[in-house]
Amino acid sequence: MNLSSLEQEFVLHFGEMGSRWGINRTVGQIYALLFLSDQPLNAEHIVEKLGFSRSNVSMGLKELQAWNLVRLKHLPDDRRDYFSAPDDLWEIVRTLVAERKKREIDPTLTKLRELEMQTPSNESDAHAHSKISDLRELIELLTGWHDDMNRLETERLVQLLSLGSKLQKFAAKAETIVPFKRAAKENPS
Amino acid sequence: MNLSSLEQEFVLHFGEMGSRWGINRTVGQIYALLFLSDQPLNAEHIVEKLGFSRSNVSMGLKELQAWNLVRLKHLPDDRRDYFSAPDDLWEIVRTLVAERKKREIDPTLTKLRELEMQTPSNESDAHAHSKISDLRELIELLTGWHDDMNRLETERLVQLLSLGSKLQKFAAKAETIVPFKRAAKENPS
DNA sequence: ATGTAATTTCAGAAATTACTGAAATGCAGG
DNA sequence: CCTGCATTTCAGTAATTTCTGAAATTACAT
Repeated sequence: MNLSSLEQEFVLHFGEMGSRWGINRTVGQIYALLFLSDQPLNAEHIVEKLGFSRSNVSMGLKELQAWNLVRLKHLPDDRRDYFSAPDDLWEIVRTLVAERKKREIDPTLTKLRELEMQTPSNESDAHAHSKISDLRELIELLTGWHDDMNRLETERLVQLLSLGSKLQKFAAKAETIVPFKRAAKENPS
Repeated sequence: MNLSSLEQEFVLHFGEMGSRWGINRTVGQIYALLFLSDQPLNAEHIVEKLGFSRSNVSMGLKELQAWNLVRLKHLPDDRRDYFSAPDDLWEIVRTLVAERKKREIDPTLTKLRELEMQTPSNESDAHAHSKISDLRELIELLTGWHDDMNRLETERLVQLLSLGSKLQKFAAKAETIVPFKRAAKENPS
């Protein structure tokens, strides 16, 4: 069975975008296909629909599994592997964010902490050291916030996001309820 | 003048990470160098410190300018171009997020809206159409939130992030003050 | 205008990444 | 232990991206 022009366009777009998202064209197209599909698909289905080699599809699926973006399923009396994308879009977003954090942020955080251990030797080194320290602090604030958000269930999270700019007003109110503690360096009280 | 081992390690790390961040090694290293540097640097400085060809540095700086990640400066009686990273870390983060959104999200949002215009022909096409519609909705929610956050000044934003999980409680309180309006499809009242 | 320094462009080389087909491995029934 | 299907691995090739040196362009001073 072949793809409709709607499906076709969607799949091709995700292939192109794939490279910007740190995955390759093949993987992008495979995921787009799984995302659209009502039923789980096996490797052979994907080969037919996208025209990639069997081995390429195998590698693509392996990568999607490494990203936790697909679920492996089995049908009765059929030992082939079937794959599907989660139905819950929020789960996909959470996974994407978590995995990108793991690949793009965490290694840097580790490295920054490691560099911060070193005592600066000369003058300009001290400057570098303090920049590194500031950067580490900021990243910790952001990732800490990410962890907090991850703990919220979808419903609540959507509420928060929908509130949008109104949060600004609550931030003001918040300070009256839970006193805001500044970073130590700015106000070491 | 040469790099200290601290600076060296930092720069090399950002070079390696560069590829995961959708920029290349050269660009990553150049940015790391500018980030650490107290003074603005010109292209020749960068060539000396990093050992890339002059033309490669030129291209790297061009790309950083395209990302809005560097500021071009001039010194009196010196017609060479000097570059520096913003001092405000938050500005850097904002820029990164905004640029990534522009490159990674906006084109997809456009494409999804375009695909949504097409009226689904057959049965399975209708399913694809509705998935695409859901995805577009979610992305709009997220980007709308991003726009809201962008309007907050740094101080306030840090407050919000620092509150972290406490936001959950405010979300509950929020609903009593500003009634939460659900997405139309879920509650078409 | 001419000369000089700074920057950019660009075609090809080098390096990296993606893809394929063939061979190897795994695995469930006989 | 074999047999047949499904998946994975891998070495070689193709495609893409990055990087360089040389040439072109730009900007400014004389």
